[in-house]
Amino acid sequence: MPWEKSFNEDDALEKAMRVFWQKGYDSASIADLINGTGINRGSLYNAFGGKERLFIRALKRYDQDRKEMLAELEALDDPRRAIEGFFEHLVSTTLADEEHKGCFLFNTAVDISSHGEKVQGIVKNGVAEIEGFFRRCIEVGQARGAMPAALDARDTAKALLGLTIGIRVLGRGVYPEDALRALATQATQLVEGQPER
Amino acid sequence: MPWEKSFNEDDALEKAMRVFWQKGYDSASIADLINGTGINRGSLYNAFGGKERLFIRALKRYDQDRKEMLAELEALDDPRRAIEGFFEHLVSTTLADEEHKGCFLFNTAVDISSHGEKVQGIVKNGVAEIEGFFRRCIEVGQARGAMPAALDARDTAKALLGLTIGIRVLGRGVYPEDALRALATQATQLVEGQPER
DNA sequence: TAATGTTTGTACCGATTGGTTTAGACTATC
DNA sequence: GATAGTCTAAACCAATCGGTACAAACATTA
Repeated sequence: MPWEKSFNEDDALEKAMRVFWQKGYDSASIADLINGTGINRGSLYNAFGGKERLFIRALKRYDQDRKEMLAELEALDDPRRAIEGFFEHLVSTTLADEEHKGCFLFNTAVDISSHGEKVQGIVKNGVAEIEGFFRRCIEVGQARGAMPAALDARDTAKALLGLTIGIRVLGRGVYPEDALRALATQATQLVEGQPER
Repeated sequence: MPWEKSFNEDDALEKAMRVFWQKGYDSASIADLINGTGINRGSLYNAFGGKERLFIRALKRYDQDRKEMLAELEALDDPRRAIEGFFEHLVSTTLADEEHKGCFLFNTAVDISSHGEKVQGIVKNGVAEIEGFFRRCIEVGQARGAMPAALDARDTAKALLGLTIGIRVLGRGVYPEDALRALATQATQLVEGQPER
């Protein structure tokens, strides 16, 4: 048996993810994916089976990273720090990305009607889990007296989700840096007492 | 001189706007635009000169409607009612739209890097004007004592903009009705005193 | 060295893309 | 009725789309 291992499939998947992430499903052509991954046309079809299946795998991979990030933040066992950390990470990655790719999940959410059930399911589940992360943080924070008891955890979680989406969309290129930071600050202040001014 | 007037160009433009609005620039094919407008291929090119120019005209038209809506709300000369009216209108139109088109401006903002300067300019200006609308409402509301003086008008305006984007994106199909209403309520409560519970 | 199976490059497929052109049907003015 | 101008329908264009096929180049095991 020859060549017992293939090329670096995982690496190619991540590069393909970047292409879809930036261009979206329709605008990303096979040529883009070949250039982006560096692997050959035949290898790409042999390894991933086609454009749509590759897209789904790329989206799943992104969603997995998202899931792990939330788990790490929640493992801090400090709700205020978790939410602050979330928005710090959100803004810093948004600003550090010179390609202005935004969030793969939200980008796909905007085009969700042109996708099949599988993709729709991934997006809906991912969004719901982000909201759940916020809600649990708030509930725990309130139980420990670290957040205002007057907050409605479910509704405030939705507001934080909305602000997250806003930051990600505006981060695609319509907004200057300080404005994104201001938005993140507004989000964190929502769950903390207003600082005296 | 015969046939002194052409077909209903304005009507065709609005229908074309709907097609781009729902599908986006890339995913909308010429065939889609022909079906959507009901006019002939040749007429379309004769009247609008090509896909990209038609897109720009459609986006400008949408942006004009947006501008007029904000002007009407601001003419109420009642900042709280203006912001409430904005989010009421936002949620009701989002829910009433069976096609889940979202906001043409924000949809385009997500794909902004694939567009030329003209389109980018329209989007950036539109977003900035929405933010300006919120900021002026808050400033006037504070001056009249109708809104908490502790609010930072500029930052709160950004937060409202972010929530607006969140509602529009989630309204594309990933979110149930009551959640959108809850988001709008959160937005209006941001600029009003928290109701006792 | 021979055999095995992967990768690569390229040619090719039918379908569709955005866009142009042409011929004819139509309406209004002259 | 002749004419001028606008609409419709279709054919047509080169380019690109996603996807397949295939022969040559390759590294590894036997």
